[in-house]
Amino acid sequence: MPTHKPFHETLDLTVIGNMGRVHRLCREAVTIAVEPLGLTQSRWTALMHISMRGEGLTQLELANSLGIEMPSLTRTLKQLEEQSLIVRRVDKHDKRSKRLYFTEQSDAILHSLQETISDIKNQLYSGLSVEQLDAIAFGLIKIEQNALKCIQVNK
Amino acid sequence: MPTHKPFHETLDLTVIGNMGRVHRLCREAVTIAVEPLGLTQSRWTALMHISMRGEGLTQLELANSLGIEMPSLTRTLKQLEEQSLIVRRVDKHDKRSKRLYFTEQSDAILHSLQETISDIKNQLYSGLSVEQLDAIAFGLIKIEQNALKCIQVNK
DNA sequence: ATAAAATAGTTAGCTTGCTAACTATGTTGG
DNA sequence: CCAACATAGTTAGCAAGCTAACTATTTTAT
Repeated sequence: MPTHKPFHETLDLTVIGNMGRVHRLCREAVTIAVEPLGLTQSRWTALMHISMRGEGLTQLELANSLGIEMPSLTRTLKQLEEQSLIVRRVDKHDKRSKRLYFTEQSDAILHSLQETISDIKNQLYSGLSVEQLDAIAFGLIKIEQNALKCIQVNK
Repeated sequence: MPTHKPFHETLDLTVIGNMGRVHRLCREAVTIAVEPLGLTQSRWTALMHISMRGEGLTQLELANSLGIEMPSLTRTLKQLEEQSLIVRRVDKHDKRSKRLYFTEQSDAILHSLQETISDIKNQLYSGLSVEQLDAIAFGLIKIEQNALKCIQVNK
């Protein structure tokens, strides 16, 4: 059991250390379970978001949905396209945009992926009530807003 | 304002996406503020942990404190040593271990670093009560434990 | 109408996490 | 006593985030 001081008593930004470590561990938990499908963390996350948001969204829309920058996404989509799990098609009306679609191969993988992730999610959240999970979500979003403000001010 | 669905209603592992994004933003907020000191995120974090835990700890102890693996730490310590902000000295009784110490140069930086970080911490946590912060900390630690269990079982 | 600015995507290269495989030192059991 | 195992640290190379600088379109403003 990790030691725990309340945040307000610690000298350093413990929340950052906690988040980083917990994030790495959660990612690892899913990635281990998903490895048989030949997917890394960035790839399964992208697939899930395309599925949630619906096929045909643009790369920029996906990047925003994932909360990452375009160049990070470009690399992942290239890998997914090489695996024939997605295709990128130039938009008819705006030739700068590319829209994302699933392929025949992706259907089986997507189904298996959703089941596995649902299972891992239950394991990761076990012992926490809906209220507790929402408290975390609320807190993280508040900290995110503060961070954005802080970055804008100091940049 | 980022959109927010309660975790239990989302298809994917939203908590992971949230944590990753919030973690990156918090790190960025500190790193921008700390840049004048010539420190990156991994370097200032390591300095703060050495300071908290006390000079003379071993690399392994520091790695555990930071929650990262030894090879990740080795690189950061090499950079800090090149900046003359720490020295690594082989332990007298166990020549495999190296113990970490500050230098003359590090004193001024450490002081400035602590002030800056304390300031940023207040900005990041503003609008959140002690109870809310502790609820996040508790939740993250619970999720961390679940993730560790999950990794052990499936590995 | 077209020159300038904005937008979508890519490429190159940095940071900082990781694992695997290595060296060197310490510990232990036959 | 020493061979086998364990531990601390390093090196090499991968994963996935980032920014800066680029191309190719689209929009805007004179």
